[in-house]
Amino acid sequence: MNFPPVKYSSDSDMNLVEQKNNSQKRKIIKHLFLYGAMANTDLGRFVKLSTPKIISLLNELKNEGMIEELGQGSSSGGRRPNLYGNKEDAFYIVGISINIYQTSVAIFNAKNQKITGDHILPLTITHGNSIVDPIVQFTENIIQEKQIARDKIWGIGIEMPGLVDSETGINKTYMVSKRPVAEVFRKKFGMEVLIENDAKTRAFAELRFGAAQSKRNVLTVHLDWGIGLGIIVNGKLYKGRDGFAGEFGHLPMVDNGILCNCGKTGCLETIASGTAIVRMAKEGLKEKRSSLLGQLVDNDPEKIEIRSVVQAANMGDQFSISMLANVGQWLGKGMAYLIQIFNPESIILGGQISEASQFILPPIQQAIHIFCNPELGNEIEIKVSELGSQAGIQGVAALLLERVLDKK
Amino acid sequence: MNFPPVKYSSDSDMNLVEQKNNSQKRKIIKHLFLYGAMANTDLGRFVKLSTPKIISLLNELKNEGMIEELGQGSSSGGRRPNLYGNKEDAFYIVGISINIYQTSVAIFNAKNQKITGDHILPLTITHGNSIVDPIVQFTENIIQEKQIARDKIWGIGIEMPGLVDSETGINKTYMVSKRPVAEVFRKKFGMEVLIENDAKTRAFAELRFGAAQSKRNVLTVHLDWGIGLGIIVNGKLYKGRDGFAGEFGHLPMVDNGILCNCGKTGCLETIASGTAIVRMAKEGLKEKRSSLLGQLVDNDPEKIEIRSVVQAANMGDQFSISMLANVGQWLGKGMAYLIQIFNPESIILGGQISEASQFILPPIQQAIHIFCNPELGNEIEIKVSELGSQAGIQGVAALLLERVLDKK
DNA sequence: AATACTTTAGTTAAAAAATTAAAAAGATTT
DNA sequence: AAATCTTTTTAATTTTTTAACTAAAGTATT
Repeated sequence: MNFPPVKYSSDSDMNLVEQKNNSQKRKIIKHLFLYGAMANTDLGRFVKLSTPKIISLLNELKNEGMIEELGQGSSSGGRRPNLYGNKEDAFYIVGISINIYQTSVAIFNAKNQKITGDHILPLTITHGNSIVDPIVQFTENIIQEKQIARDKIWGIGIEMPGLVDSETGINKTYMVSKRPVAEVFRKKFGMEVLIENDAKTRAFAELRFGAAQSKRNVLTVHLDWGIGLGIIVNGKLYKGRDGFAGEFGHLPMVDNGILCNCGKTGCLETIASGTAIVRMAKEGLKEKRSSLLGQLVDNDPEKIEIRSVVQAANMGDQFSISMLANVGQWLGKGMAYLIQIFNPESIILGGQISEASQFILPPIQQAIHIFCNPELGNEIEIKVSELGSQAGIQGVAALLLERVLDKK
Repeated sequence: MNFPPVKYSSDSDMNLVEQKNNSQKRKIIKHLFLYGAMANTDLGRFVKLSTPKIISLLNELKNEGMIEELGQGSSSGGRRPNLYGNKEDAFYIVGISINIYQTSVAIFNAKNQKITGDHILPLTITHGNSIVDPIVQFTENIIQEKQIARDKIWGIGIEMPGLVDSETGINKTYMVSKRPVAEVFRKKFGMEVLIENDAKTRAFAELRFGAAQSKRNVLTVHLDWGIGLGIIVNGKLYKGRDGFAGEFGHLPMVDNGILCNCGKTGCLETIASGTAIVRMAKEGLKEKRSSLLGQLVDNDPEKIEIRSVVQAANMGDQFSISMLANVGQWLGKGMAYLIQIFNPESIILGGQISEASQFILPPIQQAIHIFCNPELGNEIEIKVSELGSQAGIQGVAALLLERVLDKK
C-alpha cells in the first residue's frame, strides 16, 4: 500500500537530481512545519543551497499547493524578505495518546496547529487489543466531523505506555495480539501508523517544542503511574536496539523490596512512582494515619489518586509531603545514576508527580549531591516541563511526520 | 596557527562549489583511511555523486599526491574496477596512550598502518603535568627516527584516564595545570592535539575496527585498574555535555561501603575494579589465606598486580576464582542497570580483567538474569574485545583524524 | 575452444542544473 | 533625498548529470 506523500519520495529508480530535489523539498516542508514561516535566506542556511535554487524549489512547492507566500518579514535596513510557510491544508496528521485510563485524539494541520478541540475517550488499557476498535471509531468520527479528505492525512501517530518497538509495531506489554498493533491500526485506518512509547514521545516533544530545543544531551523523566525515561543524545531521540531503552523505573534499587509488576522486586517504580505513592497513601489511610487525604476522598482509601496526594501536599498535609519527599530521595538517587552515565545538560521532569515539584525537587537535589560526582552533578539543570498536557499528542504527531518525511 | 590539512578546509569565504568539493574530498580520504582501497562505484554509493564527478575528484586527489591507483579489484562478471587508496606517505598521525603506569606511542600512515614498533615509556601518571615533557621528548625522538616531515603529520591523539573534556582540552583528574593539557601539548608539539578519555577511545576503536563496526548501539566496558564505560549510540560515540559521560565505575552500589578515591563511598569501583581485586588479594594474603597467589609474588603482598590474580585463577586458585566471581556478580548488577537504560545490541568487555572472562562472564550473565527485564536481558550479547593491546592508540589516532577531517 | 552474450566499468559529449556575479528592487537610516 | 543595506531577479558561467558508447571481463553456448 502506498501512503502519501508519495509525491516527494526518493526511490532509487529516480535519477540523482530528482532524488536530491525531493529530499530537499521534504526538508523544507519539515522545517516550515516545525518552525513556521521563514525567508528563503534562512531556509538556505538550513539546506545549504544557493538563493536561485531555493527559490526555484519554493516555486515548485507553491505550484504543487504545498506552501504559500505569507507577506514580508522584517529587515534591519534593506529590502524585506518574502516569507514562505506551509499551506494549512497541505496535509494533516493525527495524534493519539493512549494512557492507562483514557485516550485522547487530536488533528494537526500542516502548520502544526491543532485544529480539533479536546477529544477524550475514557478507556482502560488492557493486555489484549480490545480497545483498538473503540479508538478507531472515535478517531474516524473526528476525522469525518472535520471533513478532511483521507488522502490529505499523511499518517497517524499513537503514543502508548509499555515496551514499544516502533520498527516492528509491537507493544510487548499492552495491546498484544497475533499481529503487531501498529499493523492492526494501519489496516483499520488504511493509513500510515506509527506507535511509540509515551516517555519517548514526550522527550521528542521537549526536543522539538520544549526545553530541550536548543540542547543536544537531555534526559526527560516522566513521573506518572509509572516512571519513564526519555533519552536525547547528540540532538536525537535514542531508542536502543528494540526501542526499549529507558527502562529507568525498573532499575533495582532496594534489596528484598516489594514485588513489581515486571516480575522483579525492589524496582524504583515500587517506591517512587505514582502507583507506589497511591499504594502508600492507601496503607496510611487504612492505618488511620491522620492526614488531610482522608477528607479529600471521603475517607475511602480506594478513591485516592495521584492528584489527591499532590493536592493534599499543596494544602500542607504532612503525611503527603513526607511521602513525596521520600519519593524525591529515591528519584534523586536514580537520577544520580543517570547523570553519571549520561553527563546530560539538563533533566526535564514531566507527568502528574512533577506538579508537586516544590516537594520533590529539594530531596532530588540533595540525593544528587550525595551520590553524584560534583563535576557532573553540580551544574546540572533540573526543571519541570513547560509543555502542557498535550505534549504527548504533539510529540507523536511530529514524530510521525518526521518519519514519513525522512523515509526515502 | 594553521595546521594541515588546510588544503581541504572549507572556509566560508570559499564559494559553495569549492566547499562541497573539499568536503567530499575529506570524506573520500577518511573512507580510504578506514576501509582501505576501494572502487569508484563504492565511493560513489557513499558520497552520492555520479561516476564522472567522482572520477574527477579522484583524479584531483591523485594529482595532489593524496591517493594512488592500486590495480584492479574483482568482478562478478564484468570489467574489473580500478582501485583507489590513500598514498602511504600522504599524511601521518600519531597516537599516544597514557596509562596509569606507562605511556605508549605509535605512528600511523595514511593507510592506517602502524609504521613504528612498540615504544613504551614507563611513567606513572600524576595529578600535575610533570610527565608532559618526557612524553613530548619521547615522541619527538620517534618522529625524528622515522624521518617524517613535520607538515605531513596531521595531528597527535592522546588517550588518558580521568575526566577528560576534549573540547576544552582539560583533564580534571590528572595532568592538571593552569592551561589545558591539550594546549600545553599543542604548544610543545606545534601540531594539532586531541585528548580523550581512554574508555571512550577504546569504544571508538571497537566502533571503527572491532566488534561494534556494523552495530549502532553498543556499550564497551573497560575493566582495568578502574572501570570505564564507552557509549556508542545511533552509531556514534557519545560523550555528554562536558565529555564526562560513562562514569559507570562510580555508580553507588553498596550502602556504607568503602571510601572511593572519588570521595564517595560504595562505588562500583570499590568492589569490582582491578584496584579492588588487588586490594582484596593483598588482604587475603596478609590474613594468610592459602592461595597460589603467594607463590606467584614470593609471598610479598605488595607485589600483587591484576595479572597475578588472573594468572592464579587460570592455574585453578580457588581464592582468586572466588574473588573474580564476586567481581563478576557486581559487574553484572551494574550491567543490568546499563542494559535497562540503553537496550544495547551488545556489550564488549576490555581491559586486563576481561582476560579472566571464563571466571567473570558466568556470574555477569547470572546477575543480568536476576536484575534485568528478560525482554532486554535475554538476547543481549556480551563478549570480550578482540582488539589487542593497541586498541587505545589506534582509537585515539583515528578519532584525531576524523576530527581533523570533520572540521570545516 | 571459439564465439556470443551478459555484466560491470570507464569515457565522452550533450543536456541539464546550479552557482556566481551583477543588476534591480525595495526598505531603512541619516 | 541621498546613502546604505538587504533581498530578489536575471543572465552568464560553471558544474554536474544523463545517457550513449567504448572497454573489459566473466559466463553460457555451440
